[in-house]
Amino acid sequence: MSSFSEDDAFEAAAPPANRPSLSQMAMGARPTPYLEGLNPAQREAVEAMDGPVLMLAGAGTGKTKALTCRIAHLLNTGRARPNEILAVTFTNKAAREMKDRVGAHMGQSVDGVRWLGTFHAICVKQLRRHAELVGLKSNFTILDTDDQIRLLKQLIRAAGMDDKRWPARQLAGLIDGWKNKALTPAKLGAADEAAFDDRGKALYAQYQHRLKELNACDFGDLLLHMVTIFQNHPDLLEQYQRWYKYILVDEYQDTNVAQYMWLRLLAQGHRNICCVGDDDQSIYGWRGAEVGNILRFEKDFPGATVVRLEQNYRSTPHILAAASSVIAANSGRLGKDLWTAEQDGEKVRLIGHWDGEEEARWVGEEIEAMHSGTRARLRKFSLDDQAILVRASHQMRAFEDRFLTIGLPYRVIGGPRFYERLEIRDAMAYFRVVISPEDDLAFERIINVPKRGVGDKAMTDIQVTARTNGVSLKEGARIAAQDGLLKGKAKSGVAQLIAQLDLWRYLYSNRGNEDVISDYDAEISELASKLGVVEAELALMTSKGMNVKEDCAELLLLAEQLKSQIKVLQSYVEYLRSDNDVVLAEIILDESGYTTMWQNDKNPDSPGRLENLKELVKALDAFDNLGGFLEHVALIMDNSNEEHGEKVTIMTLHGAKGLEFPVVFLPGWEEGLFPSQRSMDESGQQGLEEERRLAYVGITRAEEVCTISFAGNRRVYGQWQSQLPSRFIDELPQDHVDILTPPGLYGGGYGAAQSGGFSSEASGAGMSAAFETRVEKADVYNSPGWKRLQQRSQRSGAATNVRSGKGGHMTIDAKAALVFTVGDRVFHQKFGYGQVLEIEGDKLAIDFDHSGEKKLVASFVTPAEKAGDVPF
DNA sequence: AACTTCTTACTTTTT
DNA sequence: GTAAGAAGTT
Repeated sequence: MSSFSEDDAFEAAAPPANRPSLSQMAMGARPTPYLEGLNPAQREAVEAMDGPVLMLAGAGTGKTKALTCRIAHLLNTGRARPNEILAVTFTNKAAREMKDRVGAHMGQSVDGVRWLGTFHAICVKQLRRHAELVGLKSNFTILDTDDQIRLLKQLIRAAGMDDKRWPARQLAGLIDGWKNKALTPAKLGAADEAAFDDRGKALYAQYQHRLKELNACDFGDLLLHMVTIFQNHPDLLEQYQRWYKYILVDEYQDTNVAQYMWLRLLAQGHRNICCVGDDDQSIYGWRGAEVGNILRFEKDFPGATVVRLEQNYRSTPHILAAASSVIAANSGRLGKDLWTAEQDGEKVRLIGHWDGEEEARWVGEEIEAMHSGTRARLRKFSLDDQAILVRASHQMRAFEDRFLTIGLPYRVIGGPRFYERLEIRDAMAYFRVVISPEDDLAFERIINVPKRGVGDKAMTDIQVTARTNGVSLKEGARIAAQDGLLKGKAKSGVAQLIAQLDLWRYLYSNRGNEDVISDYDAEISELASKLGVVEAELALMTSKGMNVKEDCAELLLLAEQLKSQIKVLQSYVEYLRSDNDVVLAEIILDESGYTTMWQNDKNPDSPGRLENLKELVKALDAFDNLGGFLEHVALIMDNSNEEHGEKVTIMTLHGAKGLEFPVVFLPGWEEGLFPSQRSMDESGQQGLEEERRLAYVGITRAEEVCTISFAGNRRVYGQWQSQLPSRFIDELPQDHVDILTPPGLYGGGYGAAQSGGFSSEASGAGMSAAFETRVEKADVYNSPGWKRLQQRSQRSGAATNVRSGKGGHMTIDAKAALVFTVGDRVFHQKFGYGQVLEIEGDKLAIDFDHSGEKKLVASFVTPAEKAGDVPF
């Protein structure tokens, strides 16, 4: 792939000739205006240039500023030339921002800092230069998760395993985890070998082998391969150690073992490594990040300068206090005390709702109120200033639904990524086969899309043919079609596809080739003259008074065919004369019938898919060729389609790291959802602490107003479930929290106001009787917070609700649940009256008088005698 | 081979 | 409640 040559030569990294270079500037002592705006801690972090530096930067303490100033300072003082700095980030966005800001400090753009990027992007660059050392060619392809899983599925089936019992996804997860730990199959421990029905190791090895055959690697390999290379080739490593004079790492708390090893190898020599991170914001443990990396930095690099950035420039004191109070419950922290010079500000606001829908409704209204500036004490906020940060993406739906109905503009960030969409992946698979015909995974994906009559049988035949002949799938298909192994539709369909692929490839490799162009031109003029003859004939017929439409149908048809042939050839010429691959992409999508397939599809989302395809082609315009584009897409999976217009942002907490908003809503603070049950099940205490850090990240995103909410009932998997408020709510400091009262029919609900906390007022309101009844009936026995609640109930008697607890923390108590007994008469708002047949967990089997037998969650029915209280 | 209906597992989080 | 996959039908 040609995309790699441009940055090949380290040694020859001459400064750009057309403007004064940074390194030239760096030679002389330059003014350092960027140092002026730094506080003492930041300044220390910038000026401690040599040796290991650990910058512990709490949320909102100007970490990026310090980091970018440091780069600028290194350049400005002549310590390093732009290409001698290795600066690693986790996201493309962070890399972009860093580049921009360094440029701003320096007063010019810094193209020379070519080793500034994500771990993955930098490793690709390195690996392309040394691919042969791990048995790859430098034009290897990078598989995405989808390809990875299909490949693993094949291997699992080939091993004679049931791919239902042993899902490829799970194996992919295991392999990913191993790669994150820099474990090659040979290095797997005994426990890991036994994984996946004792075949984990074997399958992993087979997978790696297959990747090499395909000249491909997955995401994890990018780092793993580089670590392997550096470990096995000390000379090469030394070279890189000399090249990278200064290393900077952003979000160090998120590094996994492989990344850590890679960094350590590179930093070993001069130890000029500066790691920036915040152990309290480590939220990627699930994908292999090791908080331990940051915790033991001082051990790894003895004599390291440790700088703490603790002055927060983002949030009000109340918000900071809330965040600090929550995170304080974690153990094993490096410890930081955030403070701010600000004085005033709104307290963190807390509110409980009846269910998820009401929560969405309330948040919608609140956002509108903020927007129009009608909230007491609060200023007016643009919609762009407001964000809803959820724990899991499925929470977004309730908000989207609500905002659609009230017409509140919103933008969802981090939804299904553009390049992960079906139609985009299909189109890309076509491109991939054209560029590299041996890309079996891509060929397999498109061989029957659109339908070409290739089913299971034909596919197996093709695979067997390919294997016995030792050729790629595409060639296997060619042979199978020629030898008559394929029949009927499959045969013609495959033959046509192969011919088209060959043609597209021919075009692709001959763009700008004048000979080919003149060949096509000649063909066009030949066809044109034929068309001329036919048209003359038709004209003659017409002049003779014949009914052309009826009598000369054949001639007319011929004319039409000629015209379309000419059009096709003209498009080829247009492509061959152009300077990128946009037209080719159009030709491929058009001739393959892929576009037509969606045009004929009557699904309501097909127009959207066609739109996406158009955008894909448009995006190609910015690239020299398809190859470069595919490389870009493999690494840049973010969808930063900047929509314009004022909109509320909806995103996950993970997605929000590094961002800030004046107004933040944090909904769904309920046990099981946040902290996520899965997190706790899989990682126990550690999982819980990571969830807590997520809570900390969430709160610290807020500049002025932070609103936390929870719902008593929520639909999970389409089933209603009663929810308990999150334990994190208990950890909020009461003095810094305002409890708001939910509006609507149910009166106080969880949230009766002010000093009394939730209790008396709400219960006394009468309106909330039904609400309470429902909440009480929730099956708390099975819920994670039950034990906790039970202890509290014993302590505090039978009073329900939230009230101020000792030690200044919020406490939420619940009365022991009213339990139904078999035989109870009950009432349900939709099904009417019935009788309890069976009790199972939180579900009741009920025989309804008019609707028959149903199974429902207990919180949905009330004892029959109380039914009159239900305000529906 | 393609289309239909039915079952099932699924909800974290992403380079 | 959905989306993907299996099983069953044309």
